[in-house]
Amino acid sequence: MEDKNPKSPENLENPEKTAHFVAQAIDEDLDAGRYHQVVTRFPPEPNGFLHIGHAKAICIDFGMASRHGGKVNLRMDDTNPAKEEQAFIDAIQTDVKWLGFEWDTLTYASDCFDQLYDWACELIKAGHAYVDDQTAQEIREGRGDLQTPGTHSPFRDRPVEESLDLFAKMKAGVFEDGAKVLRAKIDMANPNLVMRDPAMYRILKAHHPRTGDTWSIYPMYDWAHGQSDWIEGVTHSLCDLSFEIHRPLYEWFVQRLVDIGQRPAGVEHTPRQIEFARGNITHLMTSKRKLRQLVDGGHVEGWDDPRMPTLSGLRRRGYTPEAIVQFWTEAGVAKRENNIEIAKLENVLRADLNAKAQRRMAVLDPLKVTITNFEAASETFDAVNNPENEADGTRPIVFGPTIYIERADFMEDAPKKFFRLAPGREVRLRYAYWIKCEEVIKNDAGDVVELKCTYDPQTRGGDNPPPDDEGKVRKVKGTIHWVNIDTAVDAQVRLYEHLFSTEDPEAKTENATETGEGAWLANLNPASVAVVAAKVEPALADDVAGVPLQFERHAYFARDPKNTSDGQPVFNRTVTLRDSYKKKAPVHNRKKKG
RNA sequence: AGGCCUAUGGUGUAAUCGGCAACACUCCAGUUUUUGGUACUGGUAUUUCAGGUUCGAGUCCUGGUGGGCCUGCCA
Repeated sequence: MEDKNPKSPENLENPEKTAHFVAQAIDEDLDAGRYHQVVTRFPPEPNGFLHIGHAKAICIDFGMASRHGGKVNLRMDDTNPAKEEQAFIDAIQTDVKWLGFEWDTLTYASDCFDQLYDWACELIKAGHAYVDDQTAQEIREGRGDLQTPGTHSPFRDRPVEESLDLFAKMKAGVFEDGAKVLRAKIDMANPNLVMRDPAMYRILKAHHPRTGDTWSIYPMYDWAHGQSDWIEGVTHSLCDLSFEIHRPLYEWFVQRLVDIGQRPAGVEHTPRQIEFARGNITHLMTSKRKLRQLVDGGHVEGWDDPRMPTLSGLRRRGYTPEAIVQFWTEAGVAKRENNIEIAKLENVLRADLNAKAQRRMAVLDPLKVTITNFEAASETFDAVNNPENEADGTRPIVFGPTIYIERADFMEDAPKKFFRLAPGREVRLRYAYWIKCEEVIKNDAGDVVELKCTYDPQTRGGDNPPPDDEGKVRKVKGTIHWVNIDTAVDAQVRLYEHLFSTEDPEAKTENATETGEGAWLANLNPASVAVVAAKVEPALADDVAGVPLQFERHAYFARDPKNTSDGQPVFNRTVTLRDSYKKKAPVHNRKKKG
C-alpha cells in the first residue's frame, strides 16, 4: 500500500518525507540555486534557562541543517547586558548538549559589536540613520499608533556630520543612559510600526558579561540579529512568529548595507528569515518572565524544580532528551496558533521510558502482611529488570514471612471487579507466591494495621499451581507488588502532578485572589507535589540519577541528583503509568484513608 | 479600526500537478498478559461560512466570519 503520510513512524526517520513548510521552503531555495548550503543558528538570549519551547526551535534549527549536511551555530544573543548573566550562558550550553545536539561554532552577538558599529556609521553617512535627542516618551508619542501615522523627529534631518559626531560621543560615554538613541531613517507612516524609524542603539552603561565596560551603547535586537546572521554566513534564520513583523526591517538593514557596498567578508548570500508558530502545551507555561516569577516568588524550588518546564527541570524529573525530541518531531511545524495536549507529550515519554526503564518494586503506602505458614527465614527469587529488553537481565529479590504491600491493594469490602487482596481472596505476589488473606487485624481506631495470610507452596515464583484431580487450573486475576520487611530500604518519594491545574495556566481565573499581574498564579496546582516515605527494594539504593526507573504498577521515576532525605535516596515521579482501572472504577472502589 | 499572519476530527498535524480526507494522541469496546503496564484488534469523530470555476475543490477565484500578532531606548 502506498504510504502517503509523512508522519507514519517509518517516515519520521526519512528526511525526504518529513517536509514541513520550513523544510519545503529551504528545499526550494536550494533547488533554485539561491543558496548552496544550509547554515542555521539557535540564538537564545542568556537571560534565563531553556525550556521545552526552546527545544522545538532547537529541533528545527538543527534538524533543518542536518537534513542538508549543513551547520548550526549556537549564538548567545547578548545585546542587553542589563538582563544577561554568565550562569545562563553556561546552562544553555549544558541543556543543548543534553538534548543531544552538537553545534558547529559557539558565537555571541557581542562578537559583532565592532562591525555593527562601523556599519552603523556607514548607514549614517548614507543618510539611513540619525541620532535622536528626544526622550523615550517623545519618541513613543511621535510614533503614532495603529490608526495614526507618526511624525518626524525634529532631529531626523540633522546633518550627517552632526549625527556621526554625536554617535561617536554616545559610544565614548559622554551622555547618560537614555539621553540619545541612534535611529534608522525609514518611514514614519508605515503601517508596520516596527518600520517607523526604529532604534538601532541605546545608551546603556552596564557591565557586559563578555565585553565588560568597553561599550556604553548596545545594539538593539533588530539591528544586531540580521547582521549577526549575515556575518556568520547563516542562510536560513528560523524563528517564531513573534518576529514576523520584524522581517521587513531585517531585510531593510541587509539591503541598505548591500546598496552601499557593505558586506561581511567571504559571504556571498544574504540570510533569509522564516517564521513558524511556537508550540504551546496544555498545563505548561513557558513565559520566561513568569517562570522567573515562580522562582523569585518561591513557588518552586528553582529553575530546575522537577515541576518546571525548563530542560533542567524536566531532566531532574526524569524526562529523556530522546522523548522531548521525538515529541517535537511528531508535533510537526506550522504557522497557526496551537495548544498541544500534554497527554501527547506524556505518551511519547512513556513510550521511551517503557523501553528503557529498569523495573523495581516500591511500596509507597505500606501495609504489613504476615504469611503465617511460611517457615523459612527467607527465599530468593529472580526478578526481570526490563521485560522490554532481555539484555537488562534479572536481579535477586528476597522474600520472607513478613512483607509490605500497598495499602491500596487491600480492600475489606471489595467489589467483584477489585482484582487484589480482600478477606478470603487470593492474589499473586509478583515473582514470589500466591497468598490468601485469612485475617484482618485492626487497631483500636478501627484502622487495618496488618493482614494475616497463607501462601501456596505450589505457586513458587508466582507460577500457576498444577491442575487439580479434575484437570482444572486455579487462577488469580491480580498480581501485586511487595517488599520484604527485613531487606526493604527507606526512601523519600516525590509524587509530582502538573504545576498548573488549568489547561491554560495564563488564563484568568474566577477564584483568583490576586488581581492584575499575578492573577495567573491562582492557576497553580496546590497539590503539585506530595512527599511520601516509601519502603523500596534494596536494589533501588544502588540506582543512580540518570537511570530511568519504573516502580511497577505505579509510575516511572528518576533518582533525584541533588537531594537526599537524611541519607535516604529521593525519587521523583516522572510520569504515571497509564491506569485503566482508575478510569473505569466507581469512586467507592478507590482507596480511602482514615 | 490600519497592517501582517492564520483557519482540516476533541488535540496536533498530513494530503506537494485540482483526483477515494489520513497519521498520531485522546476517548470507547475487545484480545493477550506474573505490572489493571506493554503489545495487538476494532470503533466514534474532520475540511470556518456563502457563492463561483470545474467531470471533479481541503486545494483555484470572489466575498464574509473566527483566531493570533503589532504603538520597548526587551529579545
